[in-house]
Amino acid sequence: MFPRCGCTAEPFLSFPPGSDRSGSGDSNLLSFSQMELSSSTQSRLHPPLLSCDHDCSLTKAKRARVESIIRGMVCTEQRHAGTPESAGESEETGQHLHLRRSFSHDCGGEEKPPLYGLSAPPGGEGARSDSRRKQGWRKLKLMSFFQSRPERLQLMADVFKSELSRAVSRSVDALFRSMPLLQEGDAAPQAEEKWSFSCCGAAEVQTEALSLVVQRPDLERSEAPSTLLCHDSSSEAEEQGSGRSSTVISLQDEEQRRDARWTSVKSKVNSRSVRSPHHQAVVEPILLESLKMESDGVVRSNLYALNEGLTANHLKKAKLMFFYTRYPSSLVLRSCFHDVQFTRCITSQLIKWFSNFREFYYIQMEKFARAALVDGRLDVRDLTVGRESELFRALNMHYNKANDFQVPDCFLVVAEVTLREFYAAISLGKDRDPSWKKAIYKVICKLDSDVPAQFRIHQRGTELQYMKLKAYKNTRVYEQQRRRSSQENSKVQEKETRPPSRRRNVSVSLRPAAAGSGDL
DNA sequence: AGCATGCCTG
DNA sequence: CAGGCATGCT
Repeated sequence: MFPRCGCTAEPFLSFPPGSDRSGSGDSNLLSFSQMELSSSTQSRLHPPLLSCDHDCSLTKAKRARVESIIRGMVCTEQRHAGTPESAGESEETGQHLHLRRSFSHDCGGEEKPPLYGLSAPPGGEGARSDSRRKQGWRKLKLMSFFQSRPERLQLMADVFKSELSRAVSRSVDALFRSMPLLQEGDAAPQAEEKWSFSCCGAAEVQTEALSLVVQRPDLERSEAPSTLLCHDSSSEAEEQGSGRSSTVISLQDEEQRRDARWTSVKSKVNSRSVRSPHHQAVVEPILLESLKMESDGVVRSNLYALNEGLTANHLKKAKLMFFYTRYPSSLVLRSCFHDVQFTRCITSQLIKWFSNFREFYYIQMEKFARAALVDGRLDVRDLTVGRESELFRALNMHYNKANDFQVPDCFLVVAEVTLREFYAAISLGKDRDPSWKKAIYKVICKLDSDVPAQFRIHQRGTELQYMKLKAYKNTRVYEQQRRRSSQENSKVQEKETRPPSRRRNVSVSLRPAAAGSGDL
């Protein structure tokens, strides 16, 4: 299930035949950088960027990242070497050092076939052949194999990333389970499988990264609802349709349970970390290291959005949605913000946003209606809302500050109707009734239009940037600047490749404000 | 009582 | 924009 950005992601998504990309982690395998490269405006505007040069540098970068992850393993272990609590750790440390060395060696070495099902590595001989270590060893061997073939490095990096992502999930799961308080009530089934990185030992370090790492404990287990949500988003104009009730009910059901569990877990964790420093939640430092290094990676783009809730980009998107719908149903909200885990809190925040948007909208309407009345305009037909009008400019400034989104005509129509409704009501003296606005609200809520499919497709920042750019390209301003730009650049070729000055500004101003995650 | 909504305020 | 409060509905 890949993001439907409508653009070619082939160079990054091609996998050797037989390589398994199925499974729950599919979307996780797409890193933010990949998204950016495959879907950003740049990739469209400058196809050569996807050529070998770029590919090579990307490969190098990924290689460096994988190396640094490994380095993180060693560093972490060195940091903990000699600590009294790590009885079995020295053995592990030796093993990882060995793995590290063999990895480095293989990087420049000859090609070897993948050694699946290897026995214990030399450094771990005589040790309890514990499955975790075997897995780790296999992964490293696998890595060394792929390392020698640049085109396979992509797969390796992706595998690594998905593993990392899953490891974080499991680690957090384990974290919650390991807390005595949590075991009583919501005893989740113990995960049988543990990832090799867990063997690095837990350091007694509490870092600020915990908030990033803490994932909803049942995120992994409740895959069905997420899938449903994704599915919802992919098809068009269906939320108004019938026959979805069962899906919705099951979703809500699941969310209620999730909310309850999550709320209790969260409050327990929060209170615990404050009250009892000895029981502070502990996250494997290796994971923290990895997390920090994966600045453009899946971990952050997924976990951040899922845990930190709504971002500034979500807010921007919501504001643009307001041009189409003033009273979005929760279904519409879900379909437009499916990169967010919908909890009661998130839902009410979104609802609150739209409530605030409406508030501003109606205040402006009332203001301008009263102003028109003062001006002595007696006929409602004199009241129009065009793109040049002051009212429109005020609204546009609020919901579309960067002015990079072409406001749909339907919004102008609705605005005009609203203004006239206010004007009529005020001129008839209905505003003496404390609830005089309710009648107007009733009229306006019927004028909602469908949110375009663009808002519902999977998009992470850059894709919406592209969408906005597309919208922007339809505007007169863009055309004017394009023409001007063409005149300035007499060379014909440059017309196509060099973006007008404004275009650069657009992409800069639209850069996701919050840690590269979330919709715009 | 519990929830949704709107208004007011910082 | 978010929190708090009042109101209305079920």
